Amino acid sequence: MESVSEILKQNRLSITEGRRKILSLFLQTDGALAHADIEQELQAGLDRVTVYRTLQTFVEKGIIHNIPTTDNSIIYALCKDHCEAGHHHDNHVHFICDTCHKTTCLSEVLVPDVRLPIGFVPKHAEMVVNGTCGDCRPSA
Amino acid sequence: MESVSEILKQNRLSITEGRRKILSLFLQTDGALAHADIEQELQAGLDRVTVYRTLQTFVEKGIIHNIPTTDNSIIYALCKDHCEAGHHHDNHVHFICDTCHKTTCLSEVLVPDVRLPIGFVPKHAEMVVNGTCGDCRPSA
DNA sequence: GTAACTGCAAAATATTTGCATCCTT
DNA sequence: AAGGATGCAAATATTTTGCAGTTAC
Repeated sequence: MESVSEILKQNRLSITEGRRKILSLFLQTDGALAHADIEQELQAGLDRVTVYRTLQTFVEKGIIHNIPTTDNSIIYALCKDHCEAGHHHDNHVHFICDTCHKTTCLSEVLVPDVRLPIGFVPKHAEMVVNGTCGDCRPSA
Repeated sequence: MESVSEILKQNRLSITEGRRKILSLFLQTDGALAHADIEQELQAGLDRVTVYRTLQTFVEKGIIHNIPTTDNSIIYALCKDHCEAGHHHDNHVHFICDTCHKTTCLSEVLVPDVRLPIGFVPKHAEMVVNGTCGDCRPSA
């Protein structure tokens, strides 16, 4: 696993406290984070605006990507694979637990190809499954 | 195709001007609509709040459903199939054109099943594909 | 007539922008 | 030292809530 500083360096971003804190949080978290989660965790004090800008920067660099949701929320997850700026290779399925509301990147489960009607040219596909995760279903 | 009034009646909703206008718009539109689209189209004048409340009601009744997006927008589409309140049977893929930004319900393309890791119990899956639609690619 | 729907006003949230200051390289 | 990043203030935008007046049945 790469260190926070290395990841920032690789993306030609200056190493600042805010970026280190936020990126560490993503590395520690095995799932997705919403803006609100990040603010809450880092209550130590990072300006709300800085969080917005940092997340935006990370998305642009391809360090994190956002996961589609049905409500109006935006959630972000670390790109496990090597994403280049603007070219995410994170074609895996995401799972959102209806009980604990945690989002998990199912890195091993790739988004299947689908056959589209004539005329539609696909470029990228996202798939989100919700249901119950292992932690919320001890009887499994 | 069912009439606006019939759909409302079937869902035990009183038939009001606002609901008729908004539902008509969905029936006319072969794609998805965002709150902003609706307000714009109905500039005739429906209060912004009424639009919010009407969309919420329609979603609860299963008349429309919302489509997951990667940005923070919420877009709604008519449930073509017979959705009962809370039980949507709309397991089809949605396509968002990167050029014209229109969203199309690919009613014929069902969301494929995926095999999840042990412990995860799926309940519902959504799939969104983006790329270029037929209208934006005359050469196709 | 009654219950439900709507519009208006306003509150609560969420997001963006400008600018001066501070930090990284 | 120079460019970029941050914090603060404030402007925008979005969504929710309360309530009184109106409409559908």
